[in-house]
Amino acid sequence: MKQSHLFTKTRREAPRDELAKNAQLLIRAGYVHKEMAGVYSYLSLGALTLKNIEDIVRKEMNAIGGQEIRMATLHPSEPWKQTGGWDQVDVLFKIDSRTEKEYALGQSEEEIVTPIASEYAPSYKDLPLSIYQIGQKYRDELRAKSGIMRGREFGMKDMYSFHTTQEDFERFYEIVKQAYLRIYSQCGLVAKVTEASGGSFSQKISYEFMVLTDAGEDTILYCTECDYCVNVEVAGETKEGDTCSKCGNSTLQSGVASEVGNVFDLGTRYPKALGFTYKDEEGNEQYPIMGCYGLGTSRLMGVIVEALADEKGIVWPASVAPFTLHLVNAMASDEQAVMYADELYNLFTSRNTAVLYDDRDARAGEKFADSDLIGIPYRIVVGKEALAGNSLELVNRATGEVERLTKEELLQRFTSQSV
RNA sequence: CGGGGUGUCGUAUACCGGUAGUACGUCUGCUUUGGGAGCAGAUAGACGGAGUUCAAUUCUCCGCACCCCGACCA
Repeated sequence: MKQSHLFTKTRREAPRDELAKNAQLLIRAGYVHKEMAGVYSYLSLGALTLKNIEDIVRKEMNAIGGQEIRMATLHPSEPWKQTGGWDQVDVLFKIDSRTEKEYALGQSEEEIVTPIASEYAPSYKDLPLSIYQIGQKYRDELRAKSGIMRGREFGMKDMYSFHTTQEDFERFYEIVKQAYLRIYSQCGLVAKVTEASGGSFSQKISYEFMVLTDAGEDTILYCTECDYCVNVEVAGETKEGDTCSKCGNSTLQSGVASEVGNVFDLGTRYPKALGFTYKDEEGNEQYPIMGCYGLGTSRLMGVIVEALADEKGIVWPASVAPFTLHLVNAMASDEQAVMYADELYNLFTSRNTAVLYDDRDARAGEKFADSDLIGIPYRIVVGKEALAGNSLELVNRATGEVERLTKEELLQRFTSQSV
C-alpha cells in the first residue's frame, strides 16, 4: 500500500487522557480510534494487525481440530435465564427491546454454543467436539482501563470442547495449552501458565496464560528456573523469595502480568442447565464434560505493544505487523529516486510481499519518525547510495541494526523468488 | 460502585472575573528535501445547564464525558 493512499495519519502527541502506552501509541500511529471509554475502532493498520493475530490463532486452533463457526453476539435471554447467568453475570449487557423482548450481548458464548453442540452431537460417536469462533465480546465493565487491554467491547477467540470423560478433557487441555504457547511465541511474547481460581461458576481449577508487563492487572509468582507460576490470588502462604516448590532449584519472583488467555473446566454445568445429553455405548443419556478456552485477540495486540514498544514507537514482530516492509523514499523530490522506489515497490508487491511504501512528498525526517512510530519490522530506505551504487539501507526496527544490501539481495530475502 | 482528578480551535497547551494567545495540524503561496525544515498569509476553540456578578471560559452547584487508585473481573 502506498502511504499517500493510507487515509490515516500519524500524530505527534497522544490525547492527554490516554495514559496507557498501548493506547497512546496506537492512536498516535493511527491504528485505532477511540469511540468511548473501553471501545475502540480498528483502522487500516489496526485492522491488518488484528487480522494477523487472528490468523495465527485460527491456524493453531484448526491444527488441533477446532472447527471455526461464527456465533450470534445478540443473544436471546432464555438460555441466560436457564443457566442463571442473566442474574449472576454482572458484566452481562442486557438490552430491552421495544417489543418487550429482552436480549443479551455475548460476553461469552456457553449459552449459545451448548445448544448448537447438543443439536449435532447426540451420540458418544460425535465426541469429543471442539468449536471456536473469533469475534466481538461485550462486557459491562464498571471501569474500562488500560487502553485496548480492558474494554467493554473487545476481540476474543473462544473455543468450547465437549468430552465423554474427564480424562479426555484433560488430554485435550494439554493440547490446547501447547497451541496457546505457540500462539504467544509467534506474537513475540513469553507466556507463563498459572493455576488460578476457578471463578464464580467453576469450583474446579482453571489455568491462566500470563505475560509479564507493567500494564497487567494481575500479580504472579514465578520460578526463575522452571515453568512454575502461580497467581498471588491463589498462592496462599507462598511469597516472593520462597524456594520453588516444583523444581527446588530456585526462588520465586513476583511480577505484574496481563492475562492473555485462560482455560476453564466447566464440568457438566452448562450441558445440565441447557439439556445437552448424548447417548453412550449402552444407550444411556450422559452429560458431556465441557471445557472453554478464551484468548483475547485485541488484548493480545495491546500486550504486544506494551511489551515490545520503545521510546520511538511500536515494534511489531514480523508475524503480526500490518506490513512486512516499510519502503521509504528519503528523496521525495528526486525524480530518479521516485522511479527507483516505485520500481522496488512494484517488484515486492508483484511477489506478494506486504509493503507500506512511503511515497509522500515529505521530508525524510518526518518519514523516519513515522516509520519508527508505526513499527513495521524492516525499513528499506531509498537514498543517494541506492541511486549511485545499488545499495539500499535495511533497518531493523527492533534492534536498530542497519545493513546495506543490493536490490537483488533484498528481493531474495523478502520474497520467495529472486529477480 | 467508592475515592481522587481533568474538561479551552482537529491535537497538545497558555493566560485570565473585563477583546482567549501559542505550537502542531489543515488551507494558499514561495523556498527546502537523510531525522518531525523555513518564511508569509489564512482557518478553527471555552462539555451542557443553573447560580453569583455590571460582567463568568475563569467562582459555586448539578449533570455529562474522560483518566487514575480501589473494588470487580468466565
